[in-house]
Amino acid sequence: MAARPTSKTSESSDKVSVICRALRRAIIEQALEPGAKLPEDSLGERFGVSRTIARHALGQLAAEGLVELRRNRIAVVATPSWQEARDAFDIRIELERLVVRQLAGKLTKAQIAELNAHVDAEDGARGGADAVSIRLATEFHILLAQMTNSPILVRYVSEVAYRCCLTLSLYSRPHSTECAINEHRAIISALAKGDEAKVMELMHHHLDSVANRALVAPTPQRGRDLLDILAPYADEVAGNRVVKLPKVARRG
Amino acid sequence: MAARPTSKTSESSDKVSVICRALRRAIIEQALEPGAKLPEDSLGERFGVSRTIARHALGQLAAEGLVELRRNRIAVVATPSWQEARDAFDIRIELERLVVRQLAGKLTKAQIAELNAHVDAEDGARGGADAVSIRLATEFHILLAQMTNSPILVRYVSEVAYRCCLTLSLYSRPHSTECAINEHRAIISALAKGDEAKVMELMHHHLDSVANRALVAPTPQRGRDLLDILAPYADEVAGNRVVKLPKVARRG
DNA sequence: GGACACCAAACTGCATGCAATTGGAGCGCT
DNA sequence: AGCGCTCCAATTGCATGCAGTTTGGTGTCC
Repeated sequence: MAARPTSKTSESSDKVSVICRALRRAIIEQALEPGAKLPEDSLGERFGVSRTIARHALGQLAAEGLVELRRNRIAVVATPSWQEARDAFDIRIELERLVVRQLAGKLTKAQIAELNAHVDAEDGARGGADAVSIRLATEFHILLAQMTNSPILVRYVSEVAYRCCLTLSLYSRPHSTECAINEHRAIISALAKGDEAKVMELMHHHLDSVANRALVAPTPQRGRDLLDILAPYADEVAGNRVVKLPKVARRG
Repeated sequence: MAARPTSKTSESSDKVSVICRALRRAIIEQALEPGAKLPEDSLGERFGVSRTIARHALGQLAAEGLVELRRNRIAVVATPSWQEARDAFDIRIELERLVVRQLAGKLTKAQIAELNAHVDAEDGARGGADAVSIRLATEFHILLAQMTNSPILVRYVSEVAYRCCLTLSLYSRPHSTECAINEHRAIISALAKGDEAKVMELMHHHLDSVANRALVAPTPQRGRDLLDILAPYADEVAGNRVVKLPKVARRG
Protein backbone atom coordinates (compact mmCIF):
# COMPACT_ATOMS: atom_id res chain seq x y z
CA MET A 1 0.00 0.00 0.00
CA ALA A 2 1.13 3.55 -0.68
CA ALA A 3 1.29 4.90 2.80
CA ARG A 4 -2.21 4.31 4.04
CA PRO A 5 -5.40 5.26 2.28
CA THR A 6 -6.41 8.75 3.13
CA SER A 7 -9.13 9.51 5.61
CA LYS A 8 -10.16 12.62 7.41
CA THR A 9 -9.10 13.70 10.86
CA SER A 10 -10.92 17.00 10.85
CA GLU A 11 -12.96 18.21 13.73
CA SER A 12 -16.71 18.17 13.60
CA SER A 13 -18.47 21.32 12.55
CA ASP A 14 -19.61 22.33 16.01
CA LYS A 15 -19.64 25.96 16.83
CA VAL A 16 -17.03 25.07 19.39
CA SER A 17 -14.76 23.60 16.75
CA VAL A 18 -15.20 26.59 14.51
CA ILE A 19 -14.11 28.91 17.27
CA CYS A 20 -11.20 26.65 18.12
CA ARG A 21 -9.97 26.70 14.56
CA ALA A 22 -10.33 30.46 14.32
CA LEU A 23 -8.47 31.08 17.54
CA ARG A 24 -5.80 28.55 16.71
CA ARG A 25 -5.13 30.27 13.45
CA ALA A 26 -5.17 33.70 15.03
CA ILE A 27 -2.65 32.50 17.57
CA ILE A 28 -0.22 30.90 15.17
CA GLU A 29 -0.41 33.89 12.86
CA GLN A 30 0.43 36.03 15.85
CA ALA A 31 -2.69 38.09 15.49
CA LEU A 32 -3.07 37.08 19.11
CA GLU A 33 0.23 37.39 20.89
CA PRO A 34 1.22 35.25 23.84
CA GLY A 35 -0.33 36.73 26.93
CA ALA A 36 -3.27 38.25 25.07
CA LYS A 37 -6.44 38.16 27.12
CA LEU A 38 -9.36 36.04 25.96
CA PRO A 39 -12.48 36.93 27.96
CA GLU A 40 -15.34 34.55 27.39
CA ASP A 41 -17.81 37.37 26.87
CA SER A 42 -15.80 39.07 24.16
CA LEU A 43 -15.15 35.85 22.31
CA GLY A 44 -18.80 34.91 22.46
CA GLU A 45 -19.85 38.29 21.19
CA ARG A 46 -17.22 38.28 18.46
CA PHE A 47 -18.23 34.86 17.14
CA GLY A 48 -21.92 35.28 17.72
CA VAL A 49 -22.26 32.53 20.29
CA SER A 50 -22.95 32.34 23.95
CA ARG A 51 -20.34 32.40 26.64
CA THR A 52 -20.90 28.67 27.21
CA ILE A 53 -19.52 27.87 23.79
CA ALA A 54 -16.64 30.25 24.02
CA ARG A 55 -15.75 28.74 27.36
CA HIS A 56 -15.85 25.24 25.96
CA ALA A 57 -13.60 26.27 23.10
CA LEU A 58 -11.11 27.78 25.51
CA GLY A 59 -11.12 24.50 27.39
CA GLN A 60 -10.18 22.64 24.23
CA LEU A 61 -7.40 25.04 23.37
CA ALA A 62 -6.11 24.81 26.91
CA ALA A 63 -5.95 21.04 26.48
CA GLU A 64 -3.81 21.67 23.41
CA GLY A 65 -1.54 23.98 25.36
CA LEU A 66 -2.29 27.05 23.29
CA VAL A 67 -4.24 28.80 26.02
CA GLU A 68 -3.67 29.14 29.73
CA LEU A 69 -6.68 28.81 31.96
CA ARG A 70 -6.49 29.94 35.56
CA ARG A 71 -9.41 29.62 37.88
CA ASN A 72 -11.53 32.75 38.11
CA ARG A 73 -9.14 34.56 35.83
CA ILE A 74 -9.32 35.67 32.26
CA ALA A 75 -7.90 33.08 29.89
CA VAL A 76 -4.77 34.16 28.05
CA VAL A 77 -2.82 32.93 25.07
CA ALA A 78 -0.15 30.62 26.44
CA THR A 79 3.30 32.00 27.15
CA PRO A 80 5.60 29.01 27.21
CA SER A 81 8.86 29.39 29.06
CA TRP A 82 12.06 29.02 27.12
CA GLN A 83 12.57 25.59 28.59
CA GLU A 84 9.09 24.50 27.57
CA ALA A 85 9.78 25.72 24.07
CA ARG A 86 12.94 23.64 23.93
CA ASP A 87 11.05 20.63 25.29
CA ALA A 88 8.38 21.07 22.66
CA PHE A 89 10.97 21.03 19.92
CA ASP A 90 12.63 17.94 21.36
CA ILE A 91 9.33 16.09 21.34
CA ARG A 92 8.56 17.37 17.90
CA ILE A 93 11.82 16.04 16.55
CA GLU A 94 11.06 12.54 17.77
CA LEU A 95 7.50 12.62 16.46
CA GLU A 96 8.40 13.91 13.06
CA ARG A 97 11.25 11.46 12.70
CA LEU A 98 8.60 8.83 13.24
CA VAL A 99 6.45 10.44 10.58
CA VAL A 100 9.08 10.41 7.88
CA ARG A 101 10.21 6.93 8.89
CA GLN A 102 6.73 5.67 8.20
CA LEU A 103 6.46 7.64 5.00
CA ALA A 104 9.83 6.96 3.38
CA GLY A 105 9.31 5.28 0.04
CA LYS A 106 5.60 4.85 0.60
CA LEU A 107 4.23 8.02 -0.91
CA THR A 108 2.16 8.01 -4.07
CA LYS A 109 3.03 10.32 -6.90
CA ALA A 110 -0.09 12.32 -6.11
CA GLN A 111 1.04 12.80 -2.56
CA ILE A 112 4.49 13.90 -3.61
CA ALA A 113 2.90 16.33 -6.03
CA GLU A 114 0.75 17.66 -3.21
CA LEU A 115 3.80 18.20 -1.04
CA ASN A 116 5.65 19.95 -3.83
CA ALA A 117 2.66 22.14 -4.48
CA HIS A 118 2.60 23.12 -0.85
CA VAL A 119 6.27 24.05 -0.86
CA ASP A 120 5.65 26.06 -4.02
CA ALA A 121 2.99 27.93 -2.09
CA GLU A 122 5.50 28.56 0.67
CA ASP A 123 7.87 29.85 -1.92
CA GLY A 124 5.24 32.11 -3.36
CA ALA A 125 4.48 33.58 0.05
CA ARG A 126 8.06 34.60 0.67
CA GLY A 127 7.46 38.21 -0.09
CA GLY A 128 4.37 38.47 2.08
CA ALA A 129 3.75 38.65 5.77
CA ASP A 130 6.03 36.70 8.05
CA ALA A 131 3.05 35.22 9.84
CA VAL A 132 1.80 33.58 6.67
CA SER A 133 5.19 32.06 5.95
CA ILE A 134 5.36 30.60 9.40
CA ARG A 135 1.87 29.19 9.12
CA LEU A 136 2.58 27.60 5.75
CA ALA A 137 5.81 26.09 7.01
CA THR A 138 3.96 24.60 9.96
CA GLU A 139 1.22 23.29 7.72
CA PHE A 140 3.80 21.50 5.61
CA HIS A 141 4.72 19.41 8.59
CA ILE A 142 1.11 18.75 9.44
CA LEU A 143 0.46 17.72 5.86
CA LEU A 144 3.25 15.19 6.15
CA ALA A 145 1.80 13.86 9.36
CA GLN A 146 -1.61 13.50 7.75
CA MET A 147 -0.14 11.29 5.08
CA THR A 148 0.74 8.69 7.67
CA ASN A 149 -3.00 8.40 8.15
CA SER A 150 -2.45 7.82 11.82
CA PRO A 151 -4.95 10.09 13.58
CA ILE A 152 -3.02 10.00 16.83
CA LEU A 153 0.19 10.99 15.15
CA VAL A 154 -1.57 13.75 13.28
CA ARG A 155 -2.96 15.11 16.49
CA TYR A 156 0.28 15.13 18.36
CA VAL A 157 2.32 16.53 15.53
CA SER A 158 -0.25 19.23 14.94
CA GLU A 159 -0.39 20.19 18.58
CA VAL A 160 3.29 20.30 19.12
CA ALA A 161 3.87 22.12 15.85
CA TYR A 162 1.36 24.77 16.86
CA ARG A 163 3.07 25.12 20.18
CA CYS A 164 6.40 25.54 18.50
CA CYS A 165 4.83 28.12 16.24
CA LEU A 166 3.68 29.95 19.31
CA THR A 167 7.12 29.99 20.82
CA LEU A 168 8.60 31.33 17.63
CA SER A 169 6.55 34.44 18.05
CA LEU A 170 7.96 34.78 21.55
CA TYR A 171 11.61 34.06 21.15
CA SER A 172 12.40 34.24 17.48
CA ARG A 173 14.33 36.90 15.70
CA PRO A 174 12.89 38.04 12.39
CA HIS A 175 12.29 34.83 10.53
CA SER A 176 14.35 33.71 7.61
CA THR A 177 12.34 31.14 5.73
CA GLU A 178 14.66 30.59 2.80
CA CYS A 179 16.62 27.66 4.09
CA ALA A 180 13.54 26.12 5.65
CA ILE A 181 11.96 25.91 2.22
CA ASN A 182 15.04 24.25 0.77
CA GLU A 183 15.07 21.81 3.63
CA HIS A 184 11.46 20.98 2.94
CA ARG A 185 12.32 20.22 -0.65
CA ALA A 186 15.20 18.04 0.42
CA ILE A 187 12.90 16.09 2.71
CA ILE A 188 10.39 15.49 -0.06
CA SER A 189 13.13 14.32 -2.34
CA ALA A 190 14.53 11.89 0.22
CA LEU A 191 11.02 10.62 0.97
CA ALA A 192 10.46 9.93 -2.69
CA LYS A 193 13.75 8.09 -2.96
CA GLY A 194 12.73 6.05 0.06
CA ASP A 195 15.96 6.67 1.93
CA GLU A 196 14.62 6.14 5.42
CA ALA A 197 17.78 6.86 7.37
CA LYS A 198 18.54 9.96 5.37
CA VAL A 199 15.12 11.48 5.61
CA MET A 200 15.08 10.94 9.36
CA GLU A 201 18.40 12.67 9.60
CA LEU A 202 17.19 15.49 7.38
CA MET A 203 14.07 16.01 9.44
CA HIS A 204 16.07 15.94 12.64
CA HIS A 205 18.49 18.48 11.33
CA HIS A 206 15.75 20.63 9.87
CA LEU A 207 13.81 20.90 13.10
CA ASP A 208 16.93 21.27 15.18
CA SER A 209 18.09 24.18 13.12
CA VAL A 210 14.67 25.79 13.17
CA ALA A 211 14.79 25.49 16.94
CA ASN A 212 18.31 26.84 17.13
CA ARG A 213 17.60 29.69 14.80
CA ALA A 214 14.67 30.62 16.96
CA LEU A 215 15.62 29.72 20.49
CA VAL A 216 19.01 31.30 20.25
CA ALA A 217 19.28 31.68 23.99
CA PRO A 218 17.02 32.22 26.95
CA THR A 219 16.51 35.80 25.80
CA PRO A 220 16.38 37.53 29.12
CA GLN A 221 13.88 40.23 28.37
CA ARG A 222 10.98 38.82 26.47
CA GLY A 223 8.59 36.10 27.39
CA ARG A 224 10.24 34.97 30.55
CA ASP A 225 8.25 34.38 33.64
CA LEU A 226 8.78 36.93 36.34
CA LEU A 227 9.42 34.17 38.84
CA ASP A 228 12.16 32.74 36.67
CA ILE A 229 13.79 36.08 36.18
CA LEU A 230 13.77 36.78 39.88
CA ALA A 231 14.87 33.32 40.96
CA PRO A 232 18.64 34.02 41.05
CA TYR A 233 18.09 37.18 43.02
CA ALA A 234 15.86 35.54 45.57
CA ASP A 235 18.88 33.77 47.04
CA GLU A 236 20.14 37.03 48.41
CA VAL A 237 17.03 37.73 50.40
CA ALA A 238 17.80 36.91 54.02
CA GLY A 239 15.86 34.05 55.56
CA ASN A 240 13.81 33.50 52.47
CA ARG A 241 13.18 29.99 51.22
CA VAL A 242 13.74 29.92 47.51
CA VAL A 243 11.75 26.79 46.94
CA LYS A 244 8.31 28.15 47.59
CA LEU A 245 7.93 31.69 46.46
CA PRO A 246 4.94 33.61 47.72
CA LYS A 247 2.20 34.44 45.30
CA VAL A 248 3.49 37.03 42.93
CA ALA A 249 1.88 38.53 39.89
CA ARG A 250 2.95 36.52 36.85
CA ARG A 251 3.98 38.70 33.95
CA GLY A 252 2.30 41.79 35.40
CA MET B 1 21.09 19.52 38.60
CA ALA B 2 19.43 16.22 39.37
CA ALA B 3 16.98 15.98 36.55
CA ARG B 4 15.02 19.16 37.02
CA PRO B 5 13.49 20.27 40.26
CA THR B 6 10.09 18.77 40.73
CA SER B 7 6.96 20.79 40.20
CA LYS B 8 3.36 19.89 39.82
CA THR B 9 1.54 19.28 36.59
CA SER B 10 -1.79 18.44 38.15
CA GLU B 11 -4.99 19.83 36.87
CA SER B 12 -6.79 22.52 38.75
CA SER B 13 -9.46 21.46 41.17
CA ASP B 14 -12.39 22.38 38.97
CA LYS B 15 -15.40 20.18 39.09
CA VAL B 16 -14.62 19.46 35.47
CA SER B 17 -11.16 18.20 36.31
CA VAL B 18 -12.49 16.04 39.10
CA ILE B 19 -14.89 14.35 36.74
CA CYS B 20 -12.18 13.94 34.14
CA ARG B 21 -9.92 12.23 36.61
CA ALA B 22 -12.69 9.95 37.82
CA LEU B 23 -13.69 8.94 34.32
CA ARG B 24 -10.11 8.51 33.22
CA ARG B 25 -9.49 6.15 36.07
CA ALA B 26 -12.72 4.27 35.50
CA ILE B 27 -11.75 3.83 31.88
CA ILE B 28 -8.23 2.59 32.43
CA GLU B 29 -9.39 0.24 35.15
CA GLN B 30 -11.92 -1.11 32.68
CA ALA B 31 -14.82 -0.30 34.91
CA LEU B 32 -15.99 1.45 31.78
CA GLU B 33 -15.36 -0.72 28.77
CA PRO B 34 -14.70 0.66 25.31
CA GLY B 35 -18.02 1.48 23.73
CA ALA B 36 -19.73 2.19 27.04
CA LYS B 37 -22.24 5.00 26.79
CA LEU B 38 -21.67 8.21 28.69
CA PRO B 39 -24.83 10.32 28.65
CA GLU B 40 -24.33 13.82 29.97
CA ASP B 41 -27.35 13.62 32.22
CA SER B 42 -26.29 10.43 33.95
CA LEU B 43 -22.77 11.68 34.49
CA GLY B 44 -24.01 14.94 35.89
CA GLU B 45 -26.39 13.19 38.22
CA ARG B 46 -23.78 10.68 39.29
CA PHE B 47 -21.21 13.33 40.14
CA GLY B 48 -23.66 15.83 41.49
CA VAL B 49 -23.05 18.48 38.86
CA SER B 50 -24.99 19.96 36.02
CA ARG B 51 -24.98 18.66 32.52
CA THR B 52 -22.88 21.64 31.46
CA ILE B 53 -19.99 20.41 33.55
CA ALA B 54 -20.33 16.81 32.50
CA ARG B 55 -20.37 17.94 28.90
CA HIS B 56 -17.24 19.99 29.36
CA ALA B 57 -15.49 17.04 30.95
CA LEU B 58 -16.44 14.82 28.04
CA GLY B 59 -14.98 17.42 25.73
CA GLN B 60 -11.67 17.26 27.54
CA LEU B 61 -11.56 13.49 27.50
CA ALA B 62 -12.39 13.51 23.83
CA ALA B 63 -9.41 15.79 23.27
CA GLU B 64 -7.32 13.14 25.01
CA GLY B 65 -8.74 10.43 22.81
CA LEU B 66 -10.36 8.46 25.61
CA VAL B 67 -13.89 9.34 24.59
CA GLU B 68 -15.59 9.55 21.24
CA LEU B 69 -17.95 12.42 20.69
CA ARG B 70 -20.37 12.34 17.78
CA ARG B 71 -22.72 15.17 17.10
CA ASN B 72 -26.16 14.72 18.62
CA ARG B 73 -25.15 11.28 19.84
CA ILE B 74 -24.35 9.88 23.21
CA ALA B 75 -20.66 10.00 23.99
CA VAL B 76 -18.97 6.63 24.30
CA VAL B 77 -15.68 5.36 25.63
CA ALA B 78 -13.29 5.28 22.71
CA THR B 79 -12.85 2.05 20.78
CA PRO B 80 -9.53 2.39 19.00
CA SER B 81 -8.98 0.22 15.98
CA TRP B 82 -6.17 -2.28 16.05
CA GLN B 83 -4.13 -0.05 13.80
CA GLU B 84 -4.67 2.93 16.06
CA ALA B 85 -3.54 0.84 19.00
CA ARG B 86 -0.36 -0.08 17.18
CA ASP B 87 0.18 3.56 16.23
CA ALA B 88 -0.27 4.62 19.84
CA PHE B 89 2.38 2.17 20.96
CA ASP B 90 4.77 3.34 18.27
CA ILE B 91 4.41 6.91 19.42
CA ARG B 92 4.69 5.87 23.02
CA ILE B 93 7.97 4.11 22.35
CA GLU B 94 9.50 7.24 20.90
CA LEU B 95 8.23 9.46 23.68
CA GLU B 96 9.37 7.21 26.46
CA ARG B 97 12.76 6.70 24.90
CA LEU B 98 13.03 10.46 25.09
CA VAL B 99 12.01 10.35 28.74
CA VAL B 100 14.67 7.89 29.80
CA ARG B 101 17.26 9.60 27.64
CA GLN B 102 16.67 12.78 29.58
CA LEU B 103 16.64 10.96 32.89
CA ALA B 104 19.62 8.64 32.55
CA GLY B 105 22.13 9.37 35.27
CA LYS B 106 20.26 12.43 36.44
CA LEU B 107 17.98 10.99 39.08
CA THR B 108 18.40 11.78 42.74
CA LYS B 109 18.51 8.98 45.28
CA ALA B 110 15.12 10.09 46.50
CA GLN B 111 13.68 9.75 43.02
CA ILE B 112 15.18 6.31 42.56
CA ALA B 113 13.74 5.32 45.91
CA GLU B 114 10.35 6.60 44.80
CA LEU B 115 10.52 4.55 41.62
CA ASN B 116 11.53 1.44 43.53
CA ALA B 117 8.71 2.00 45.98
CA HIS B 118 6.29 2.18 43.11
CA VAL B 119 7.51 -1.05 41.62
CA ASP B 120 7.24 -2.64 45.04
CA ALA B 121 3.62 -1.54 45.06
CA GLU B 122 3.17 -3.13 41.65
CA ASP B 123 4.69 -6.26 43.05
CA GLY B 124 2.37 -6.19 46.03
CA ALA B 125 -0.65 -5.86 43.78
CA ARG B 126 0.17 -8.96 41.80
CA GLY B 127 -2.40 -11.09 43.57
CA GLY B 128 -5.18 -8.53 43.19
CA ALA B 129 -7.35 -7.41 40.36
CA ASP B 130 -5.84 -7.26 36.91
CA ALA B 131 -7.16 -3.75 36.43
CA VAL B 132 -5.15 -2.47 39.38
CA SER B 133 -1.98 -4.05 38.06
CA ILE B 134 -2.46 -2.44 34.71
CA ARG B 135 -3.13 0.92 36.27
CA LEU B 136 -0.04 0.72 38.46
CA ALA B 137 2.13 -0.33 35.54
CA THR B 138 0.85 2.64 33.56
CA GLU B 139 1.43 4.98 36.47
CA PHE B 140 5.03 3.84 36.67
CA HIS B 141 5.62 5.22 33.22
CA ILE B 142 3.82 8.43 34.06
CA LEU B 143 5.91 8.78 37.20
CA LEU B 144 9.02 8.52 35.07
CA ALA B 145 7.73 11.16 32.71
CA GLN B 146 6.97 13.48 35.60
CA MET B 147 10.58 13.28 36.72
CA THR B 148 11.67 14.95 33.51
CA ASN B 149 9.72 17.93 34.78
CA SER B 150 8.70 18.73 31.26
CA PRO B 151 4.98 19.41 31.42
CA ILE B 152 4.51 18.80 27.72
CA LEU B 153 6.25 15.48 27.87
CA VAL B 154 4.24 14.50 30.92
CA ARG B 155 1.04 15.31 29.12
CA TYR B 156 1.84 13.39 26.00
CA VAL B 157 3.20 10.37 27.78
CA SER B 158 0.21 10.29 30.09
CA GLU B 159 -2.24 10.57 27.26
CA VAL B 160 -0.67 7.99 25.08
CA ALA B 161 -0.16 5.64 28.01
CA TYR B 162 -3.83 5.91 28.90
CA ARG B 163 -4.75 5.19 25.34
CA CYS B 164 -2.55 2.15 25.30
CA CYS B 165 -4.14 1.06 28.54
CA LEU B 166 -7.49 1.37 26.87
CA THR B 167 -6.45 -0.77 23.96
CA LEU B 168 -5.16 -3.45 26.28
CA SER B 169 -8.66 -3.96 27.56
CA LEU B 170 -9.82 -4.39 23.99
CA TYR B 171 -7.23 -6.63 22.47
CA SER B 172 -5.24 -8.12 25.28
CA ARG B 173 -5.35 -11.66 26.49
CA PRO B 174 -5.35 -12.14 30.28
CA HIS B 175 -2.51 -9.98 31.43
CA SER B 176 0.75 -11.35 32.72
CA THR B 177 2.42 -8.64 34.68
CA GLU B 178 5.41 -10.59 35.98
CA CYS B 179 7.93 -9.77 33.34
CA ALA B 180 6.73 -6.19 33.09
CA ILE B 181 7.67 -5.68 36.71
CA ASN B 182 11.13 -7.11 36.16
CA GLU B 183 11.56 -4.89 33.16
CA HIS B 184 10.60 -1.89 35.24
CA ARG B 185 13.28 -2.81 37.76
CA ALA B 186 15.84 -3.19 35.01
CA ILE B 187 14.98 0.24 33.69
CA ILE B 188 15.40 1.83 37.11
CA SER B 189 18.72 0.13 37.50
CA ALA B 190 19.99 1.32 34.13
CA LEU B 191 18.74 4.82 34.84
CA ALA B 192 20.67 4.86 38.10
CA LYS B 193 23.79 3.68 36.38
CA GLY B 194 23.33 6.41 33.82
CA ASP B 195 23.69 4.11 30.85
CA GLU B 196 21.76 6.19 28.38
CA ALA B 197 21.95 3.88 25.39
CA LYS B 198 21.05 0.84 27.42
CA VAL B 199 18.06 2.35 29.16
CA MET B 200 16.68 3.57 25.86
CA GLU B 201 17.06 0.09 24.47
CA LEU B 202 15.44 -1.38 27.56
CA MET B 203 12.49 0.94 27.37
CA HIS B 204 12.08 0.28 23.68
CA HIS B 205 12.13 -3.44 24.23
CA HIS B 206 9.85 -3.22 27.24
CA LEU B 207 7.14 -1.30 25.45
CA ASP B 208 7.52 -3.32 22.30
CA SER B 209 6.99 -6.54 24.16
CA VAL B 210 4.03 -5.12 26.05
CA ALA B 211 2.55 -4.18 22.72
CA ASN B 212 3.31 -7.56 21.20
CA ARG B 213 1.97 -9.44 24.16
CA ALA B 214 -1.21 -7.47 23.90
CA LEU B 215 -1.74 -6.77 20.23
CA VAL B 216 -1.08 -10.32 19.16
CA ALA B 217 -2.95 -9.90 15.92
CA PRO B 218 -5.81 -7.94 14.51
CA THR B 219 -8.22 -10.15 16.42
CA PRO B 220 -10.98 -10.38 13.89
CA GLN B 221 -13.95 -10.59 16.19
CA ARG B 222 -13.57 -8.06 18.97
CA GLY B 223 -13.21 -4.37 18.83
CA ARG B 224 -13.06 -3.97 15.12
CA ASP B 225 -15.08 -1.39 13.40
CA LEU B 226 -17.78 -2.70 11.14
CA LEU B 227 -16.46 -0.53 8.35
CA ASP B 228 -13.02 -2.05 8.70
CA ILE B 229 -14.42 -5.55 8.66
CA LEU B 230 -16.43 -4.82 5.57
CA ALA B 231 -13.72 -2.90 3.74
CA PRO B 232 -12.25 -5.87 1.84
CA TYR B 233 -15.68 -6.93 0.69
CA ALA B 234 -16.68 -3.50 -0.51
CA ASP B 235 -14.30 -3.86 -3.44
CA GLU B 236 -16.52 -6.47 -4.94
CA VAL B 237 -19.57 -4.26 -4.99
CA ALA B 238 -20.04 -3.15 -8.56
CA GLY B 239 -19.64 0.55 -9.21
CA ASN B 240 -19.11 1.35 -5.58
CA ARG B 241 -16.39 3.74 -4.56
CA VAL B 242 -14.59 2.30 -1.59
CA VAL B 243 -13.34 5.63 -0.37
CA LYS B 244 -16.60 7.04 0.84
CA LEU B 245 -18.81 4.45 2.41
CA PRO B 246 -22.41 5.38 3.06
CA LYS B 247 -23.55 5.93 6.59
CA VAL B 248 -23.60 2.63 8.37
CA ALA B 249 -24.21 1.83 11.99
CA ARG B 250 -20.85 1.64 13.73
CA ARG B 251 -20.50 -1.35 16.02
CA GLY B 252 -24.23 -1.96 16.16
C1' DG C 1 3.19 61.48 48.90
C1' DG C 2 2.19 56.73 50.05
C1' DA C 3 -0.34 52.90 52.14
C1' DC C 4 -4.64 51.00 53.09
C1' DA C 5 -9.68 50.06 53.04
C1' DC C 6 -13.50 49.80 50.26
C1' DC C 7 -16.57 49.50 46.43
C1' DA C 8 -18.32 48.88 41.78
C1' DA C 9 -17.48 46.84 37.34
C1' DA C 10 -15.85 42.88 35.04
C1' DC C 11 -15.46 38.31 34.77
C1' DT C 12 -15.78 33.49 35.81
C1' DG C 13 -18.25 29.01 37.73
C1' DC C 14 -22.14 26.74 37.38
C1' DA C 15 -27.22 25.44 36.95
C1' DT C 16 -31.30 25.63 34.47
C1' DG C 17 -34.43 26.05 30.51
C1' DC C 18 -35.78 25.51 25.72
C1' DA C 19 -35.45 24.01 20.90
C1' DA C 20 -33.70 20.47 17.80
C1' DT C 21 -32.23 15.91 16.80
C1' DT C 22 -32.09 10.99 17.45
C1' DG C 23 -33.29 6.13 17.97
C1' DG C 24 -36.32 2.85 18.98
C1' DA C 25 -40.90 1.03 20.31
C1' DG C 26 -45.18 0.23 18.51
C1' DC C 27 -48.04 -0.69 14.67
C1' DG C 28 -49.81 -1.70 10.25
C1' DC C 29 -48.88 -3.70 5.74
C1' DT C 30 -47.18 -7.32 2.72
C1' DA D 1 -42.03 -13.16 10.11
C1' DG D 2 -40.08 -9.23 7.55
C1' DC D 3 -40.26 -4.47 6.21
C1' DG D 4 -41.46 0.32 6.52
C1' DC D 5 -43.78 4.04 8.87
C1' DT D 6 -45.05 7.17 12.67
C1' DC D 7 -44.51 9.05 16.88
C1' DC D 8 -42.58 9.88 21.44
C1' DA D 9 -39.14 9.60 25.12
C1' DA D 10 -34.33 10.34 25.58
C1' DT D 11 -30.67 13.11 24.63
C1' DT D 12 -27.87 16.70 22.82
C1' DG D 13 -26.81 21.90 21.35
C1' DC D 14 -27.00 26.08 23.02
C1' DA D 15 -28.44 30.54 25.52
C1' DT D 16 -29.46 32.76 29.63
C1' DG D 17 -29.43 33.85 34.57
C1' DC D 18 -27.49 34.10 39.17
C1' DA D 19 -23.87 33.87 42.64
C1' DG D 20 -19.10 34.29 43.88
C1' DT D 21 -14.46 36.01 42.81
C1' DT D 22 -11.08 39.13 40.95
C1' DT D 23 -9.69 43.72 39.35
C1' DG D 24 -8.85 48.30 39.28
C1' DG D 25 -9.95 52.68 40.77
C1' DT D 26 -11.28 56.09 44.50
C1' DG D 27 -11.31 58.09 48.79
C1' DT D 28 -9.31 58.36 53.34
C1' DC D 29 -5.97 58.55 56.71
C1' DC D 30 -1.26 58.80 58.11
